[in-house]
Amino acid sequence: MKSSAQRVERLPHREQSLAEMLTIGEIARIYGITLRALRFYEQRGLLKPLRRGGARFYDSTQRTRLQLILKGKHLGFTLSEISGLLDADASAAQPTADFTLDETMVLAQLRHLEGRRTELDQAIEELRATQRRLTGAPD
Amino acid sequence: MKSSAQRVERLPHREQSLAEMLTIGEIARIYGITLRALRFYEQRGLLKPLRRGGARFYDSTQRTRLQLILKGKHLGFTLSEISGLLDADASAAQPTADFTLDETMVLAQLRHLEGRRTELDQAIEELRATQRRLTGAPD
DNA sequence: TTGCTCCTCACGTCACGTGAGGTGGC
DNA sequence: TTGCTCCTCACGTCACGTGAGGTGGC
Repeated sequence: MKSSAQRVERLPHREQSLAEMLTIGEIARIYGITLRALRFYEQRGLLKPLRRGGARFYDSTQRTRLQLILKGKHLGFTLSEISGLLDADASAAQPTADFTLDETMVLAQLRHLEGRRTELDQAIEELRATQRRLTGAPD
Repeated sequence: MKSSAQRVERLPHREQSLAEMLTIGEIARIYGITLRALRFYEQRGLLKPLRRGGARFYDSTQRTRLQLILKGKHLGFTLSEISGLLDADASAAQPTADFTLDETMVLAQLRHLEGRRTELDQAIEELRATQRRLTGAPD
């Protein structure tokens, strides 16, 4: 039943050659983040790039993890929360580019962001009122 | 020309008696902030409560300043920006409970907050989409 | 004497920013 | 030799949180 014909493409993406990997500068440019941020994520244990002579090299696994980190940040999660999500994702059947979020977490985060949105809306409305006073009733 | 009849109510509110002032604990309870925050605002030069035997006492001038600080924070200004606003307000004809904001500042802050709101809305929409997938397609 | 409120250090947190000083390969 | 990219400390920033250890007046 198992043919050996598909051997080459078999493994997910282990053992990528250095040439296929990206340097920290390339990653930074591609994803629009700083070198410092990438090193900080590594220090926090969120990324584990390959090391060759001190320099860092990022394979597709690390790039996938980075995408998850950035998506998590966009969704308003802290790095600690993202760390947990990455662990769950890595221990899942197969690492995906999407998060392994259960409904409880989604709803909790939704409530959190909606609360912040309400505050923001209030502040914006007050500033607009101030602006109307400045424009409409110029002393 | 200068009658001495209105002498008593003349000064805005200098020289309040200690009994009329509030302790840091009372201020904290009234405004719903921590003792640490009040001390921090003082350290940053935003508040200057009276000192008697080490303890802090807040008169109505300090309370007005605190209200401005809290309003500024609500509007999304940093403490450095609020510091400048307080200085401008204090050097104005008469300190008010409202900010001395010119139109340029209001518009700049408005753009700033609206930008954050756009990001927040995006994140919220993505979370709602995730939630719909979890609820609608349970697999 | 016990409680309560107040005080001053001073380190911790969050997510990096920002030099300083040095290395490696084209 | 000059540039570019990379590296590791390590302190700074923002707005406080959080003990630790001590004082003062009812």
